[in-house]
Amino acid sequence: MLRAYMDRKGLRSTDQRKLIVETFFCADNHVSIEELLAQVRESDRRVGYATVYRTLKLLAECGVANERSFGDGLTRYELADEAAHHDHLICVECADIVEFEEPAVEELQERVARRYGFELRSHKHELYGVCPRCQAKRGGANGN
Amino acid sequence: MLRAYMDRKGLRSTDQRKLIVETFFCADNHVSIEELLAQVRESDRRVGYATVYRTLKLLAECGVANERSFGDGLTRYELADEAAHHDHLICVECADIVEFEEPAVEELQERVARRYGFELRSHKHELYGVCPRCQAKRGGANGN
DNA sequence: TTACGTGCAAATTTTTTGCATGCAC
DNA sequence: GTGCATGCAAAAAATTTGCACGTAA
Repeated sequence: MLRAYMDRKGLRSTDQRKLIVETFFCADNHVSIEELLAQVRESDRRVGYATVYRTLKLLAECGVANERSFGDGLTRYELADEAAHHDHLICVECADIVEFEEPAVEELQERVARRYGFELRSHKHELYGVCPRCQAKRGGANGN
Repeated sequence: MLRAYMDRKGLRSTDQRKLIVETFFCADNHVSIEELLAQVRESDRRVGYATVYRTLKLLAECGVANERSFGDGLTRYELADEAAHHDHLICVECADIVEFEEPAVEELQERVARRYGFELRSHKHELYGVCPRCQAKRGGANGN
C-alpha cells in the first residue's frame, strides 16, 4: 500500500523514512510525533522533527496511518490496520481501556457510509462509561 | 446542570458568561472558539477571546459541552445533549462533516457495554472517508 | 544530473496564562 | 469589601514552511 503509493507519486525511499516507518510499526498504538521522534532518535540521533512530521503525514495520506486526537492537544497516529477491527470501551474513572469487536457495528458502518455516498476509510468508535471495578468501588454513592 | 455546578463551585454569573452560553446554545453544532467569538461579538463587541475560551472550558468541565477535534487542527465544542444521539461522517479530503443517526448502533453500543459490565455514559463514533463531492472531484483525473 | 528529501530555524497557528482592573455576591 | 471574572497582550505549544544542502533514482 505504502509502496504502491510511493511509486505512484514518485516518492523516494530514504533511510529516514524506512527508519521512521519501521519504528512506527513497532511503537505503541497512539504515538505523538514527539514520542515517535524520541524512539527514532534512539536509532539515529540526527533525524529531525520535521521529517517525522512529514513522514507521518505521508502515511496518513496513503491510508497506512490515521491521525487522531484525544483532546490532550496533541495529534497522535495509529496504524490503520490495527484500528480497523477493534474499538474501545474507556472507563471515565480509572481510564482503563478495553478493546472489543462487534462485527455487527462494522457492517452498520458500511451501510451508513453507503447511504451517504462516502467511501469509507477508517473509523473511530469509543464508548465511555464506568467499568465494573469502579462501579463496585463506588458502592451506592453516585459521583456527579 | 450548569447552574448547579456554578453554585457548587462558587462561580459567578456575569453578562459575558450568559451571552456566551446563550450564543453557544443557538450556534451550529461544532463551533470553534473563533466562530463562537465572532457570533458573540455581534451582540457585544468587547468580549475577548480568552473569555470565550474559558467559558467553554467551563461548560466542558461541568458536562454541558464536549470538546472535540476533527483533525482540522481546531478544537470544537458541541452540546453534550445533542451529541448523545448522532454520530459523524467526516470527509478526509475536504473535512466536511455530516451527521447521521443510526438507532441500531445505539442499541449495539448498549449491548456491548452491558457485555463488559460498563455503565455507559457517552460515546464517540466517527466514520472517516471520502465524501461524494470529493470522489467526483477526483473523477477521471488521477486521484493523487 | 535532476528534483525530491532532510535538517534547521523561522513563521504560523492555536491554546494558555499573567496581571491590572472591574464587578458579582 | 473580597475574590472571581474580564480583556489585553504576552507566553507557550504545536504545527507548518522556506531554504540550502544531501542524495536516491
